[in-house]
Amino acid sequence: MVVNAADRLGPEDWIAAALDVLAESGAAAVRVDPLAKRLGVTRGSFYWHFKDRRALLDALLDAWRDRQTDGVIAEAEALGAPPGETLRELLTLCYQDDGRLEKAFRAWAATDPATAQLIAKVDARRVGYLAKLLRGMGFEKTTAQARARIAYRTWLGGYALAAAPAGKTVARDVDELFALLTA
Amino acid sequence: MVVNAADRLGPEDWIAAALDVLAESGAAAVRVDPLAKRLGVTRGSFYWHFKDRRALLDALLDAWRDRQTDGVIAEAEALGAPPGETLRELLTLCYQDDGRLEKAFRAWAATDPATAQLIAKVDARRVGYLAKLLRGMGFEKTTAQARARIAYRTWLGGYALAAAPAGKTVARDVDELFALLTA
DNA sequence: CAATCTCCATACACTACTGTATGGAGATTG
DNA sequence: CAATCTCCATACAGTAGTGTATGGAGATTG
Repeated sequence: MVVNAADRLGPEDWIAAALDVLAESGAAAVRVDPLAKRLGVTRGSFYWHFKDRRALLDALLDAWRDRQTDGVIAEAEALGAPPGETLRELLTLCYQDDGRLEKAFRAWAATDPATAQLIAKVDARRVGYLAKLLRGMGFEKTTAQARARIAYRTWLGGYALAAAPAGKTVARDVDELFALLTA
Repeated sequence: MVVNAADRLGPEDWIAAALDVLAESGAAAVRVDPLAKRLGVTRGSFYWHFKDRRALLDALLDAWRDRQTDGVIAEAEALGAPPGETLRELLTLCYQDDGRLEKAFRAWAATDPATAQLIAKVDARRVGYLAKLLRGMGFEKTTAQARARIAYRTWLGGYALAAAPAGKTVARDVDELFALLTA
């Protein structure tokens, strides 16, 4: 039982390469044959590690969920700051990510039910945390929830935009958004 | 020179069918052969009306732009109401659309540069109109622009959500959003 | 050092398309 | 009513993939 002998591959290698392709060219471009060429092997390797193409796609969903479900929230919580500051930090933190993977997963979800289902859960979790922060700042439950949804959708909408806005514009909008949310 | 003899097809028929498929299953599913079967003809018909598959996709972009660029804006302007009311009406109007096509086009834009370019123009136009309304309500130029971007992205973010929210929730959020924007 | 186990290459059969070339039926025009 | 024009069917060649079956090289274990 040894780790990969450098010239041999494990499932992680396929997943990593597939995530790259997913971010660059979308889920439809995550194909076994091109991936094999990219990794310098043949499909024989792939079908040793995975049952079929769908199994790889499912593995991608798992990998993304593990990173996204608790990652950012934990990072924000680690600050130990009061809700207001935490929210402010969370916003700037989130708006820094280029969101290529986030975007790719959502485009994928538009046609794949399994992906849509997973993303729905991730969304609910994130919005829930935002609402929690707002409630901690003293807002009513319903108001906090409504503003949490607005904040989250504003962030998401940035990725839905075909042309990514300039950094300065983003910074300005984060200021304005924070001001609106906490008014 | 006569219109279609009912049993014969024109480019519009192919475009209409393709838009249906696009909304249902995404751009990747807009394929010549399945479309032909759906229309009850063979590919021979398609290649008479279109040079190739890409020509059909471009035609879809044109069709969508024509409907979306001026459609909603004209509808809102037709009210002849003051900016505040127009904005309110525009928001409820936009949030009523199920946005399946909007969603499909954005998912497509994630991997197709031509689509991304067109959508960027549509975005700019829409945000510009929102900013114009806000300025008409008396906001400073930069504030109006920032809030316009926020409003637009909030709307877009709703489509980025994998799970469409319930009607009641949407109505509540529109109220809250309008209140925030005009505060 | 023989047996086994891991990982991969190779070859094959199959599916699902795209695009082209050609001919032909039916309506349209002169 | 002959010539032409529109629109479509058919047949063909080609591309890009999926998944399977099999064997084999190299490391690992007993």
